[in-house]
Amino acid sequence: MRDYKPYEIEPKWQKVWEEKQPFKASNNSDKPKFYALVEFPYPSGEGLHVGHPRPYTALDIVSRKRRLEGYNVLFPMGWDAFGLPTENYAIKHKIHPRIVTERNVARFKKQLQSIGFSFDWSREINTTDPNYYKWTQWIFLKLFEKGLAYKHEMPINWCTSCKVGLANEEIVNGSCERCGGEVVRKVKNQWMLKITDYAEKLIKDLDLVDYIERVKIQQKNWIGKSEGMEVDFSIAKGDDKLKIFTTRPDTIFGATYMVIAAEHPIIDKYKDKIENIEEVLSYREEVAKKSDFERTELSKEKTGVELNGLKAINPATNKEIPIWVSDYVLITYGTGAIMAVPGHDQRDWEFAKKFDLPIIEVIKGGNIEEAAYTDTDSGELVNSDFLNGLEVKEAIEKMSDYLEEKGIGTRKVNYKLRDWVFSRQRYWGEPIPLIHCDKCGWVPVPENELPLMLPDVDNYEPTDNGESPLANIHDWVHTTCPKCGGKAVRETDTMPQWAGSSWYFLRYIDPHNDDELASKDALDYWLPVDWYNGGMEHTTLHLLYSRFWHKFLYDLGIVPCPEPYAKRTSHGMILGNNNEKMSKSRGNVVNPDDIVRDYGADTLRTYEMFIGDFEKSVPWSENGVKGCRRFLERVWRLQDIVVEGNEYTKELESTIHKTIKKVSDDFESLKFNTGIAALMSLLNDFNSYGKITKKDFETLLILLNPVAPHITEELWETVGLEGNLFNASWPKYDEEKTKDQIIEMPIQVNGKVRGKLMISVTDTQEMVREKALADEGISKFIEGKNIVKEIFVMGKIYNIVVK
RNA sequence: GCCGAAGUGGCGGAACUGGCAGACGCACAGGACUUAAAAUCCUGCGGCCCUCACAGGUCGUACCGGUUCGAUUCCGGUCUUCGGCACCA
Repeated sequence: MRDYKPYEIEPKWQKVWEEKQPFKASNNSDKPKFYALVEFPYPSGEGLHVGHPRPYTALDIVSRKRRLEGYNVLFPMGWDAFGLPTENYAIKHKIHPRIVTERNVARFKKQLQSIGFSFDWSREINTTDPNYYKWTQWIFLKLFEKGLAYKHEMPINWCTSCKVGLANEEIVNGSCERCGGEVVRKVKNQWMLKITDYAEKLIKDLDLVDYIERVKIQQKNWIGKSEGMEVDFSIAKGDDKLKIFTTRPDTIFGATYMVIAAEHPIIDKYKDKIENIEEVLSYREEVAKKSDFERTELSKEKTGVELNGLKAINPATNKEIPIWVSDYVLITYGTGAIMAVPGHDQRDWEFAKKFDLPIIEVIKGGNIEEAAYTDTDSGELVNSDFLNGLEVKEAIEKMSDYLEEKGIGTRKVNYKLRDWVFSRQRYWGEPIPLIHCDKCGWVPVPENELPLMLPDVDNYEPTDNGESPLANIHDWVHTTCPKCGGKAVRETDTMPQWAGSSWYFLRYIDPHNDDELASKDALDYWLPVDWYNGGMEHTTLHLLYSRFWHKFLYDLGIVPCPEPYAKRTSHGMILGNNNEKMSKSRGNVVNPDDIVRDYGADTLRTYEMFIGDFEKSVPWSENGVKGCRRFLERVWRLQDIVVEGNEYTKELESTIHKTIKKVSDDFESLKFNTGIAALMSLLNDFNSYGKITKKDFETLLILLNPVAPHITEELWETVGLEGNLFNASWPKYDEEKTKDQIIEMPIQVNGKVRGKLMISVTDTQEMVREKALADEGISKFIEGKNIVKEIFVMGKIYNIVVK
């Protein structure tokens, strides 16, 4: 027997796969289709770390299994290559981001190929390729055409010393990551996408898909649907109304003051009437420095300023109530103003306590001296005029009707979901294909001029006033209006990285199409994606954004189904051996190249899958790697005990059928660790038995093949099995043969196991009782006591309760 | 803070739908082979008590409490850790 040398056999089989192309998907096939998708990586400068191969191996296993089961499988890979780190690297080292990207992609690809994934490389895509982003721009123009893209004032993070817009990630403790300067929020006119138009469908259609439950819940909570009322509160001695949103119109009699967001336009409108306007404006400035996240933190001390000289009128009581400004009310949610009901909202309660505002109880049930009473399931209305005596739910209905009749309120569904800020004042992104003409407004770049190429610049830093570096290219910016031919300027903002990743799964289907983003036939054939695996951290942004774009394309009639992904699963992170997130700064990054070199790709793959529960994060351990290498060595040595035979080893037949069942099921349900454990047990059984028939061996090799494809192909050839393993068929099991007839049944006395009996699964309670009472070890716990109860579950357990 | 998830031996983890807690692997210890080491093979491996030993007992699935003949699993509460929080990807 030769030694097991992965560094020889792995490149050998990778070459065979490259030549024979068994993993190439066909757009024209009689076989059933299966589209497996993993999130394409951002090709960072650091290269792959061992976290990347975890989800890739998982779906590689599923894809390889499906091919052996006779499916036409599409399992593609590409590069999500626009992004901030590349741009920052380019700024620092004065190298064009395109060059940096090319270099990183080449490295990533080489690394991925060395691990032996069965990707169809002929469909490789790259979001920074003009032939790709042509279609990203095209989709944007469609959104623009349909009125789903619009310009809006939005705050960005602004470093006052670099004079640059910053990503949240570039802010460390409220200061700029690069220079330590102060970061404030500065309002800019930005392109927005109206994802909120799809909020309802994005919630409802979750019923159509098979996502793990926590992904669905998290998406629903993110969209944050709440039903309530918009109610107008008049400004005393003014013509204006302050519109508020509330889910609790029943508590309106308890509204003792109002709170508006610091950015609320009413402040500017009434600045002459507000006596302490200076104080209010300086509070607004303070607030501008905080993120929404800091502002809504419950634990922090409430802050706020009253608008002196301005009052509102509670439409239920007709009494004047004060108006306050506070940072816990967000301009981005609801109407940017609330009625404060301190008796029945904890935040309002804390605010009222701090500023000594009146607290009125309008629902009985709690103690409003101690805390707000917020229960909506029990409690009776009090101090509320015509609502008195009603239950909360009835009161909500009655008040809503009343407000609508009076014309001061409307029922309204509100979503926490906000429209998508789509502009970036950055270089390394897709140019937004719009031209601004003084006469015609915003005009799309004509479709036949797409892609609008990202022009070369000398300097990738944003400009002094926070515009994208593209703004400095005079020739590019100044153009003519496609509509009227007059002078016009291009939009210089670029798209966020999310743009390219929102539809990439469609491009894999027909990646070289110059006329359409993908052909209709191909889309009809492959969609939806059958199984999409990705990180939990992408649940609320990427996953939601791509569902939104897909739904939009569905409404245009471009894609055939309302949901892009039939099934979504998630993997846990791989941590460093110190149990912390792998990162360069922590110095705990493990490079898969080292593992492939020292142990082989098959060992890496096996360990990544055996390491633990696929859905949980887990620390890396080099010792665990060694254990998996030992397992493969033991598989390798089986070739010495192979004997001729087209049957399973009789003594192990039931075990083999059970293992086929277990492995088949486990690979479908993300339980790769227990699937591999079953294969290890089977191997141990063969070794104890001392020999293995060719048929046994063939089955073992096929079952192990998706996990460790190189060694299994090599052994297939070595023992002279026919053809290549990649053309074999997944084994079937006989359900009858997986069931044991004789089992060991635990016998309990008062719930404690006192003995075990070998019985037939069909034995009745009477038969088992007789055997149990005859067993000395068991009967000694019963002697001298009365049997008061017996629980018998056939084939499972027998429990005798004595007293 | 809000939303989501997790907590089981020295370690990673296993346990169907409420039915034998600790599969499989690692680490460790002892033994075989070897001049020796590595590799390999065999044995043991949650704590405590008891026993020369075989056996046996008892506690134990983050913590406190509940439901049940029986709880890692269900319910209520507490603590800790992790992911996301909208310009990181």
